[in-house]
Amino acid sequence: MEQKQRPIGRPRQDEKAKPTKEIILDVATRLFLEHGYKIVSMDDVAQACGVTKATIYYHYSTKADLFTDSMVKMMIRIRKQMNHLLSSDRPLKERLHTFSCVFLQATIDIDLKSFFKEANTSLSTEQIQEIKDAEEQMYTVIEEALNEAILKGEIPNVNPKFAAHAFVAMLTIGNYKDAQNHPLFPIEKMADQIIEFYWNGLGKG
Amino acid sequence: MEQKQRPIGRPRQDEKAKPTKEIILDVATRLFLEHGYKIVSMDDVAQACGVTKATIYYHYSTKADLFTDSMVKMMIRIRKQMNHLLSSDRPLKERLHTFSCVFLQATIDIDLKSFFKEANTSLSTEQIQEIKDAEEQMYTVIEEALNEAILKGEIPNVNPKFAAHAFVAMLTIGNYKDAQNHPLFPIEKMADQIIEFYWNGLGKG
Amino acid sequence: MEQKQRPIGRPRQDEKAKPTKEIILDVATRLFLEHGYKIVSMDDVAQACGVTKATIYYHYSTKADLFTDSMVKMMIRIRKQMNHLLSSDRPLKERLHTFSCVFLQATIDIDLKSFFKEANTSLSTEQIQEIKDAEEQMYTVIEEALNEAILKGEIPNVNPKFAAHAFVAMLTIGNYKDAQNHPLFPIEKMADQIIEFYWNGLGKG
Amino acid sequence: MEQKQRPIGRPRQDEKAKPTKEIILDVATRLFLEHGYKIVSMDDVAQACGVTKATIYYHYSTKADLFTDSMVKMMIRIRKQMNHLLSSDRPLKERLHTFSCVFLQATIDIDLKSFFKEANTSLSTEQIQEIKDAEEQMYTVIEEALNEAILKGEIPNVNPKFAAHAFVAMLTIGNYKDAQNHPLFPIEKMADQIIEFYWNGLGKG
DNA sequence: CATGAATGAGCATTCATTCAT
DNA sequence: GATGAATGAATGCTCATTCAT
Repeated sequence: MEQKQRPIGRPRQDEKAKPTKEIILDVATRLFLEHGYKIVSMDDVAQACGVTKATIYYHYSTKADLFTDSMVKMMIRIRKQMNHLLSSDRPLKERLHTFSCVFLQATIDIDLKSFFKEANTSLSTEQIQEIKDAEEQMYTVIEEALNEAILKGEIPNVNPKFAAHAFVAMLTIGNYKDAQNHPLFPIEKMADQIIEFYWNGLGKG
Repeated sequence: MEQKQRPIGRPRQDEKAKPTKEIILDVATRLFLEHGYKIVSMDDVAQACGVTKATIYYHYSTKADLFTDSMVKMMIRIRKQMNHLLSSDRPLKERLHTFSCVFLQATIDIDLKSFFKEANTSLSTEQIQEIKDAEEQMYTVIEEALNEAILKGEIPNVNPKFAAHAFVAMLTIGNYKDAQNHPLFPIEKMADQIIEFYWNGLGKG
Repeated sequence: MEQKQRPIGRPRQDEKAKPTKEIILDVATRLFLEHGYKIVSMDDVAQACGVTKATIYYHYSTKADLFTDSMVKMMIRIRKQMNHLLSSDRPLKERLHTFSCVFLQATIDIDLKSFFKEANTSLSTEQIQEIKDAEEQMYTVIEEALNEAILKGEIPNVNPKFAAHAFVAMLTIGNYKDAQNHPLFPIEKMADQIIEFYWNGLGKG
Repeated sequence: MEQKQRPIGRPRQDEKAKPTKEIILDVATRLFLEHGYKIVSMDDVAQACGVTKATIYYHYSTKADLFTDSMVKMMIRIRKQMNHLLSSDRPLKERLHTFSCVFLQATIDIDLKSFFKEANTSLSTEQIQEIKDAEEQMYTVIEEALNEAILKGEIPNVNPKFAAHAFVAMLTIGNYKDAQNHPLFPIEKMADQIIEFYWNGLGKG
């Protein structure tokens, strides 16, 4: 799959640089996740990208569009990673543990609930639908892993949809900081606790 | 010859009505919970209360103040209700079940995590602390019920702090709506599922 | 002029205290002089007085009224003090010197020019007139002292109105602070310099 | 193959017209001088410029910034004009006279004292400093003219800083309007009187 | 592709003023 | 005399969006 010669058409001036649109999406995703939809202004995104607001509007026609694309692409990325982490021959419990460790380390909030609060007033129904679909597909990946485990007899015959959500819900405990801003446990211990509790919850205690 | 410190000024015109300050707090709490801090404007609150913005500022000197008071007072209310619902002689599992039903019915989001994202940029550290403290105290109520149950031998010797958070995390599953905007289960079924899973999770499966 | 027995009518409850209206006027005068008309709010005045805004409105029907009364009463007070300081048998130069020292010490700004800038947009023509009249009368006192000195042959036959304004203008140099916030001279030296220059200016160098 | 750093964006539509930023500065300077800092609102400036408030904020990020820039630029302009008017071979007295006539005609208030009253509460210390520095430099120009005259033996050995301030103070008399809103003298006569008095004051009577 | 300039609508907050008690 | 509550109008400032270049 060679392609060392100059590709056809106008080449990128700066070979090393990511295309602007990607930069914008990455920066926006980070900012939205960190602060929320409303609080992040197009100016903030522009400044963080080192471009002008107008440039952002060249690539994304509204803030809602940029947000929707950010969220959807992120969900897709997470889904892919989930797929990767959950598909192996190891026992489910091990796979879930690995998955927990990875996600507790990433400060990313998989939980979109909080975003929908803001989004409902600002996004179009199509945009909300688009994000919800992406979210749903992400949950489906977990569901499938659970389904498979049920078939294999690894876990009892639970409702896989509920169990998928329960898993994600349990993961969010990892983000909690107490009044002194300390987490309940260090990450590794947290993953152990979560998986232990979850595994029990599935009825395999 | 008694001498009242200060004349009393304009008292309630309508003896029966709720004082304005209370109305404002109630309305604000509802709006903030429903939409989030940033999206709710003081104009929104004012209009929903049927008073002018200036009236709100007469009672609460900033939006951040109003928000903080809303959240803290709400947490206190929830804590009281928790105390009430969790303190009885019935077995813990039953009490948790009752509690779940009540909270799944109330659309209230006990989960403050989402608020802190916005709040961090808009509230003073004192205000954030105040809210976090109120949240912590709320969790403490659950912790105490769990502790008691451990002493009585009702449940195994789990970490009560973690278990308290796990319980609240599980409850949030109830708020989930899928891409077709349907909940996973009807409320009663949901409570059953949650309690069953949680009880298993505690190690009593 | 005895009056130790209780006077007739409702007596002051608190014998020692100044009547509220006077307190308000004094406090308002100080605040207006220090910060200017616009910047000082009725709330500021109220708080500094320890009463409510409504109380101020009980005594003064508008902010413009309060300001006008403040300025006029102040001009009257200054005029009286001027009269006192300028009327004696000592030579004019000495009297002016004493006067300078007194006014350079008081941080009060005799110069109303700055106030009229703001006032013009906020005060009624009658109110502006009232203040201007009070100011004029203050200048008249100096004029009379100069007139008398001319008649006595103490100073040459200058235009007394111009000379009065020149004197006040010279006094304002005393308020100047340089970029390091230092005055040009210490107060005593400043008075010497001003009087020396002024006396020369009158044509008696 | 030249590569311009950045594309140029929207350039001037109307080649002949003054750039918006200059218009804003000019209009703002006039309004601030006429009415004072507090009383002039950004809306006022915007309306007087025929643009929206947002446009002003595009060019100046705060009102305090606009004010500071207005004052500093004005002081610089005045200083330049002073330099021009005071630098010639004619005798100092003549130059001062010309200068007086010019400044009495311009209704501009060289005297910043009144502004600092308001400014102290509204501007940052850096901004106050910036304005004070510009003012100081303006006085320095007069000082230098006086210094030179002292060296040439045109005037006695006075303190040039004090004399510079005395000169500006005398000029402010020209702005005075009595209770009937009349100036003390017509402008030409006023200049004569001021210079005569000032020249005497310097000790050359 | 990207920009600088401009804008309308909105937002948190302030303030002089009113009024029933 | 004095007050607590309420308000309309403004004020400084932000922000998503547009547009000509």
